[in-house]
Order: sequence, then structure tokens, then C-alpha cells
Amino acid sequence: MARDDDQEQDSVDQHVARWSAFWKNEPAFAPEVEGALVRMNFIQREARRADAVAFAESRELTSEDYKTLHVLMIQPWPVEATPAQLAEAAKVTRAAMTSRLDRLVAAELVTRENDETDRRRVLIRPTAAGRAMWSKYIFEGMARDQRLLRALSHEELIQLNGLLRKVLLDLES
Amino acid sequence: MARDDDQEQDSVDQHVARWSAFWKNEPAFAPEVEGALVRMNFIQREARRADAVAFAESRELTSEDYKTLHVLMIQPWPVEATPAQLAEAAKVTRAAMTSRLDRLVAAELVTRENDETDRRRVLIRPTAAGRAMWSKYIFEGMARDQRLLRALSHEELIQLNGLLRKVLLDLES
DNA sequence: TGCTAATAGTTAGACGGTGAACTAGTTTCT
DNA sequence: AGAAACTAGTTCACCGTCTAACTATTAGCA
Repeated sequence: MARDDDQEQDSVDQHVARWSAFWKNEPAFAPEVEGALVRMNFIQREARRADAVAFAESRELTSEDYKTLHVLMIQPWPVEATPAQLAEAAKVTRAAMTSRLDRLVAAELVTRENDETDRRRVLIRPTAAGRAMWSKYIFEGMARDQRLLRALSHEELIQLNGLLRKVLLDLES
Repeated sequence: MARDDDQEQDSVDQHVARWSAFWKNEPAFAPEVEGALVRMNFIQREARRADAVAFAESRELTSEDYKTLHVLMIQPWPVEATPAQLAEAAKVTRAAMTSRLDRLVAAELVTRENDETDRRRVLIRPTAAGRAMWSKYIFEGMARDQRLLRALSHEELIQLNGLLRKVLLDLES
């Protein structure tokens, strides 16, 4: 149940301890808040690093290109989308998406067609090669993610999601 | 105690639900793992966004420059450090730290002096203006961080740190 | 209907980051 | 003492992203 059950200290505990000493009688400093954010930052950074390593080894794709392909593939059926939708899903600007798509089109992993019903729009669709590339990496990515959080039991994961969900519900309102 | 106490759904729940449907009989997919990572990503992104907004409004400093100043100020006493130490603390390359320090030196927030005992080294020290700038923003930053996690009680924060600490202890070993 | 405003996508220029090459100074070892 | 190996910091070329400006197309409305 993740109480304070005599856990060892991690690197962030030391960081926070030094910091707490620094602001010893400063009520504005909340060690648990800083600790949680620094730890989440650590985990995210580790996730990005592991992804980058995996794609650097493969040499077929960058992790950005994969991410783009991924948000395209997990769109609601049929699998087609506009650059704007992909930009929003991947949380980058449209300008950035334009250059990502340039690369994917050049690699023949997606196609870029004009939408004849609204000639401002462009429709992006994966090619057969694009689909194959995506499914080649999707499971490896899941495995990496699970390895990252392997220290937690199923129950603990549910508990963690419960806490994080509370934060998101607040931030999204 | 953050059980599944009839919480509302956040945006990630919908995302994960669509995804779970997609891989309905695919044992490799772990919804709780994906959910937790996507949520942490969301929170981190929101933190960066809020920081960027705050510093963009002030116009005195970028959030990168502030971060550099910060890692310098929280060094063990006396407050001086080499570029390499700062790069490590800020988790950027030394090359990146060189250009960050160029800006801070130009703004007269830190000084860059040769270490006469080892003439390869450079020592960075904050100026009075640098110290003032740091303390001007440090409390605002803490307030932003606390606002980000305000949905959690003190107990829940401790619980969250307990879970994240488990993950870090695993990753750091 | 035709002018205005809004929208989709791209392009241009700047910024901050990276890895690799480079300069300068220090340590190690015979 | 001198050569080789190592270390600290910087410079350089390249990348991906961002903002802002621009083109083309569509929608809204007097």
C-alpha cells in the first residue's frame, strides 16, 4: 500500500534533504511537491533516453518520426488525418509537423494527398511500409515502458494512476 | 487512500480506453503503465508550459537561464561551480552550458573566472544581481509547483512519492 | 454578390540542444 | 625530464522546434 514502509533513499531524497536544510524555516517550500516533480522528471527523462537509444540503434527511424507514425495509426478509423490533427495529437506545432511529414513522405511511410472537398486541407495516410514499420516498433516500445515501471505491482500501478488522475482532473478543469 | 473511489475520468482514461479496445486480446499492452506514463508526461508538460509563460511575461530571463542560475545557487557552499558541474546538475551537455553561461555573463548575473590552481578550469559565481534575480523567482516557482499538485492532500503526496521512489530505486540500481 | 474574416498548410529565421573536433593545461609513467 | 594519456572548456555544424509571416482556400455576412 505504499506507505512509508522503511524505504531506502533514492537520489531525489538526498537532493530534497539538502534543499530542506537550505530553507529550514521557510514555510513556502514543500518537499513532497518538489520530490514528486523531480521524480516524475527523472522517469520521463529516462523514458525519452531509452526511446532515443532504441531508435538510434535501429537507424531506420528517429523517435520523433515514430511518434508521428504512431499518432497517425491510433487515430479513429479510417486511418487518415490532417497535419493539424497530427500536430495536436503529437503536441507539436503545425510547422514542426510539416517538417516531420516531409521526412515520412520522403521515406515513403505515409502519403500526402489533397482533400478535394476542401482544397486547403491535406490528408495523411500510412503506406503499407508505414504500417509495417509501426507494428515493428510498437511492442518494443510497450516493453520499454513496462520495464521502466517494473518496480511497481499491478495494485501499485492502479494506485499511482489514481493519484495522477486526481492531478489531471484538477488541471483539466 | 487513492483507491478506485469512483473517480471521474480524465482525458487519459479515454485515450487508454480507445487503446485497450484496439489491443483487446493483446497481452503485451498494459493500460496502467501507459496511463501512468502519459499522465506524468502531461503534468511535466504543464509544468514547463507554466514556467515558460511566467518567464516570458517577465522578459528579464528565460526559464533556461533561471534554471542555470538555480543549479548554481543550490550548490554546496561556497556558491561557486565549474561549467561541467553545472551542466551535470542541469542535465545538459557542456556545450549547451557554455552558451547558457555566455548569456548569464553578458547579463552580469554570474562571473566567469579562471581557476589559478588548475588553469584548465573556470569558476562560475553569481553576482549580487544574480542572487537577487534568483530569489526574485524562486518563490514564484515553488508556488507554481504547488499549484500544479494542489489536488493532492499531504498524505497523498507522501504516497505518491513512495510509489515514485520505488521506481527510481529500481532505475538507479 | 462581393468584401471581410477565418482556417489549413507551408515557409523563413531564430533559438537551444547535441555530438564531434579542437585548444589548452595537467597527470601519469618510464 | 619528456612523451602519452587524460581532462576542462569551447567552437562548429547540424537538428528539431518555435513564432511569425505568407499563400491559398473557404465561410460569414452586409
